Amino acid sequence: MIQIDGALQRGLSLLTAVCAAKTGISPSELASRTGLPTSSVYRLLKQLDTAGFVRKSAPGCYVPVPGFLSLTQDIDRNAILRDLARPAIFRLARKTGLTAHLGILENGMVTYVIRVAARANDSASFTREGGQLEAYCSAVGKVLLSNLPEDDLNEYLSDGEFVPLTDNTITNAGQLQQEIATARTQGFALDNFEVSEDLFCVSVPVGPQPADQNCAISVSSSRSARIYEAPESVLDDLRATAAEIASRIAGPVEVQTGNL
Amino acid sequence: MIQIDGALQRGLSLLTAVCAAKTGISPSELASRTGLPTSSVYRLLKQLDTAGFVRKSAPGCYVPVPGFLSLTQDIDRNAILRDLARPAIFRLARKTGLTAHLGILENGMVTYVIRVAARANDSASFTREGGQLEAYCSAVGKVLLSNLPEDDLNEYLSDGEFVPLTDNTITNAGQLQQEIATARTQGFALDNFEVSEDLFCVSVPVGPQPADQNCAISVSSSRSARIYEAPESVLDDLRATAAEIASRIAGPVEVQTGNL
DNA sequence: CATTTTTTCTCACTGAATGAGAATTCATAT
DNA sequence: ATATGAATTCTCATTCAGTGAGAAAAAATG
Repeated sequence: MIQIDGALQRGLSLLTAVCAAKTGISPSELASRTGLPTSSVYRLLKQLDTAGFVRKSAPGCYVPVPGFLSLTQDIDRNAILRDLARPAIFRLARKTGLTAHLGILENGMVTYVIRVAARANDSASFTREGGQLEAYCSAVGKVLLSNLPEDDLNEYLSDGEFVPLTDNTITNAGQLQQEIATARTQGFALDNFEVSEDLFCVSVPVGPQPADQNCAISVSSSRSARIYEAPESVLDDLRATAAEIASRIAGPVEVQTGNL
Repeated sequence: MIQIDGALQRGLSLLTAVCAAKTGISPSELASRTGLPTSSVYRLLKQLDTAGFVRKSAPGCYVPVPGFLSLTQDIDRNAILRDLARPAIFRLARKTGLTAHLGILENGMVTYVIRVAARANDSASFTREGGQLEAYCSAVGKVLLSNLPEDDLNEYLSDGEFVPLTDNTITNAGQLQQEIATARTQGFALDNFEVSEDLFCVSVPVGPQPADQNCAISVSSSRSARIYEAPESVLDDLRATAAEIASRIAGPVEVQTGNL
């Protein structure tokens, strides 16, 4: 029999709601958001208090405890992301026969958290795990940029210096903006030999909406593989993998806890 | 009747343990750390999984979910700290008749998260809420520095430029190091008119050990109040207040969950 | 002081939680 | 493949933790 509800679920639901309410929240508000009876909200809040997760900062105002926030602070998020997503990336690489990546944005650069080559002896390795690449010329980078809030993107576009690495590299901010807009619309981006004369790459975002973590995955290969002739052919595999990863890294959702 | 244990407490205890184990943790390890039966650990882990808090990254290796970590990321920790600690700081100011502060370290500078003046029309205000002061010459700063890991402190001492603000300002790195060591030993620090000719300040750390959050509180006043003649007189009040705040901001602790 | 909101308490009821151990699946090496 | 040990799920009878409506108290608020 499947457990649909219970003390733990309810408590976690409250914890989620308290964290989601950036500014502190009242029990009555919590009750209406979670669908729990007021009486239960108070009881559970008291438990979350003694456990050190939620505390009352003022009458009718509950906040997450600093010590709890610190607990989640010193965790290597990239390592977790890597461990959770690697199996899916591995399968993607094997299925497509290409090199698969998962990347995130770290101060304007793409960091490749995962890199799995289909063949072990992959000569042309422009990326390595933990390595970085400029965002403006990589497929993953364009997707990540396209997921950025408007302000952050504009800042990137205006502050950046776009050095050409190949003849194809987009070095014009306006053109880059267009490219990123396109990526957002169509849901994928290409690196059309913009990093190297011999590197073609297709990338899609993880999570249809800007996810809990802005990350993207890609497959890439050398010119000889001729992926560039039909980039769409890998999109299905990419998107399936992305969806799988998205569900693996998705956190708590604010939901109406069903009544018993 | 007081609730000593239960599904929620146990689940939170597991969540704490998983977060504390930076690198991922096995159910058996969790069982021994929390004192819960293996069977229960799995059951609770499954609930934490569906709730989006903890997930299996590999057999025998459970990690906090990125989406959960993100949830706690965009929270204004200073605002929470302010709201939780203000009442205590307020009482401190009123009891001592001095201006009371709570400060934290933010890239080498002290940020005053809370400032409460005993009298409303406090003319000499060298600090304001949200304002910053150099760490090396303020009492709060010295205490905060004394709570820093050895490496971070050394970095501060070697990288810093210690500009004199008064004749008393310590501008020599070695002397400052000594001053900070003393602060660590005796558990409090002074600003002996080092910021201004008319500002004396006594500070103690919040939390006996380096707490969940490195913060310190202080009382200060102008020269005319003559606190500088007996700084120890306010230590008891300071320490009581610090202890109160420490307990308010203390987060979850890894503990053996008592058997039923 | 009156009024409203927040918070705690009461209590009878019930099904959620429990944990030992069996059974099964899975990982890994042989 | 097959074996081996670990990880994980399942089963099940028992019982106590969880439940929520509403009363009541406490604490803000004006």
